[in-house]
Amino acid sequence: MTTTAARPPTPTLEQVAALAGVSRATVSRVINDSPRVSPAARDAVHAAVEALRYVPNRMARSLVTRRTDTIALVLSESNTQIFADPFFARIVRGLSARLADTELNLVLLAARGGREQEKVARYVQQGHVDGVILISLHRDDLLPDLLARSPVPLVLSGRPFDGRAVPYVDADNVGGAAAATTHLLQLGRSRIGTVAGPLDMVAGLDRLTGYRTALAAAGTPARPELVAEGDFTEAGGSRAMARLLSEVPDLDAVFVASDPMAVGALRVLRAAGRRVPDDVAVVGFDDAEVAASCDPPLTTVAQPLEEMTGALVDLLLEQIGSGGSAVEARLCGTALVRRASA
Amino acid sequence: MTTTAARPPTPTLEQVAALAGVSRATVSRVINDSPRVSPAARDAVHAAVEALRYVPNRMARSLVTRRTDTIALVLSESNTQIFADPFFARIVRGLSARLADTELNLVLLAARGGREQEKVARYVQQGHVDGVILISLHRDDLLPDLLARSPVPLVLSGRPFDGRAVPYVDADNVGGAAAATTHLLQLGRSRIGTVAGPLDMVAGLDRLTGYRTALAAAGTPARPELVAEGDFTEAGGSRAMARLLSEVPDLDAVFVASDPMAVGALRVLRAAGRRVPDDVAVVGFDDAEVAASCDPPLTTVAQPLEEMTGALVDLLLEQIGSGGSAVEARLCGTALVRRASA
DNA sequence: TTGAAAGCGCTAACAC
DNA sequence: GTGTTAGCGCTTTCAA
Repeated sequence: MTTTAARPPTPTLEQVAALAGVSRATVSRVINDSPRVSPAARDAVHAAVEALRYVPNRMARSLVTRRTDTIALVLSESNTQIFADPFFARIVRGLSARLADTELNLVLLAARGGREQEKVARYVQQGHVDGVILISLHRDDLLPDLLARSPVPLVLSGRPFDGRAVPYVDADNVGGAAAATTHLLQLGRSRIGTVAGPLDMVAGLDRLTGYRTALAAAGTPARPELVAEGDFTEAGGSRAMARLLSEVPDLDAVFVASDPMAVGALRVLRAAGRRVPDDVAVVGFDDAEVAASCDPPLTTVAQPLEEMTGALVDLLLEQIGSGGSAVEARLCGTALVRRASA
Repeated sequence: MTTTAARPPTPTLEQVAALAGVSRATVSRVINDSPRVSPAARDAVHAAVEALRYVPNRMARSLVTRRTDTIALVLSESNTQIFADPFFARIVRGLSARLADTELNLVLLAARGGREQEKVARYVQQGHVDGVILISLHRDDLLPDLLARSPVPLVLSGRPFDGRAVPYVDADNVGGAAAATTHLLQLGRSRIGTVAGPLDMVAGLDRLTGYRTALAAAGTPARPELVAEGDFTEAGGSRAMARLLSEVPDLDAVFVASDPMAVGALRVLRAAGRRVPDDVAVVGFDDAEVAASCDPPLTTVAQPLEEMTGALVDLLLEQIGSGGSAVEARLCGTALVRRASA
């Protein structure tokens, strides 16, 4: 069964105009909701559009408007699978929700290796999108430079490593981590370790800084063996927690720099026969949903993700709109969420 | 600091031509690697391109070629987070790898609710992409219909529920599940349960069918209480396994219809004091990486994912190329992978 | 309020 | 080999 049916030709503005008995210009005005159209013409055009199942050709439109009404979320997953991170899923949901009532479309661009990153950069440079949101940046990531070459507006989720002038949105990771650690101090704990995030990411670094800051403020600076680096994943959290336990057997509290890591850490603690939170108090960071699924639920530092994704879009739209704008940064607060033990 | 710098105008073919001292047509030929260009002209053009940092305008090109050189992977995650599924990450990796040496770009389109699905359908219909790959389909999914309205080629990962004439690629889920179950039978197990996949997905249904087929062939039809439905996630696997254990305490083997679910199931089994595989033998399905990370490593039914993603792309390209082609389906085999216990 | 006409940047015949 | 020309389908002045 070889169906070599030529694809049916898509109707054009021209044909709609002909059917409606008006000019192309008028059809265009109707399509674009121009107020300067008579009701009669409007109805005729709408009817013709329905009849022909007309859909505007985006390429033709973009060629003249120089807009694509599309923004890209670029996933620079030079590391492992960012997909698995619930934080990522929430970002996507948040962005989609924010864009739901707009004309803007969202596309995700995955860039793992160097070649893919260049391909993505080319895609952006060729004008497929009006703006780019870049997340999950690592220190040696090439994407910011690759993307900066093109005139397409760019915003980062997370402060850039170098102090480069790029708009970004970040959570108060230092403050959040300090709050978490202070909470543990107030519980009366004294041997407080941390399962840190990856130290080639600002979020990882900042949370470690917050942890250290709080300890230092309490007059009990962190000992090196109290810090175990993880990679924000559940498995990484398990590994780091195991290392921490073996090096500091009398650990009585731990600040875990992400919630997936906290889940892994908790598993290890329990397998080791430690009671949580009686023997070892745990505070997670990031994703309230993950932490809430623990039993007993974890005390957590939550990020205002809605606020962050909203700010990301706002920042980007600002730039797209004005065709250049003041470089801006938004720091979003964090909140310590204590949950009653089940 | 308000930088209202107007964005620098992008250079056009025209300007390249002027600088290189040739016509637009010649520049176009060089850009598109036409053989009919003299070396001299080619060099001059390349030099001008470099000098001007010229990048072709995709919209203009697409308008005339009627190609965008972009295909979309549409994620119909009406359910929970498909992102978390390692299977999904592998699909993306596989597709990206397959497209690495081509001019084709890959974009991911996330469509959760009905509104987002319509937005995605509109995006496709407007001509942003040359073809669509649709994965993770549920029975009541509207996307196949929404996308079928547009003339854009579509291929499915997984057989469609209705027998509709859409090209698709599927693994031999029935055969794989049967092989898994037969393996357990050959181990001498007799009370073999299954943590099934979601029954509103063909993969879930087919794997359950394979399980039943194998049991029936052995003359020991499956009892209803031996089947617990999961949702392909780790947490779902845990829940289903717990249910299975409580209803069938003397269970001596279980076929788990996905590897993430197997990880969850394993956890429950061990927590319940069952030794694996001595007391309860487990076979997973899907993602060898996940299963290999277990200890001892799981016996697994593996899908030839490279083959599947390759076939998806091939099928799509075929359709794009000819502008209509025979509807085709590719069934990819599965393989039972036995791993030596650690 | 509407239409005519120009043109966005590019490719693709078609001549030369 | 190379240039000329004619559009691709749309938006947008500019007149009417």
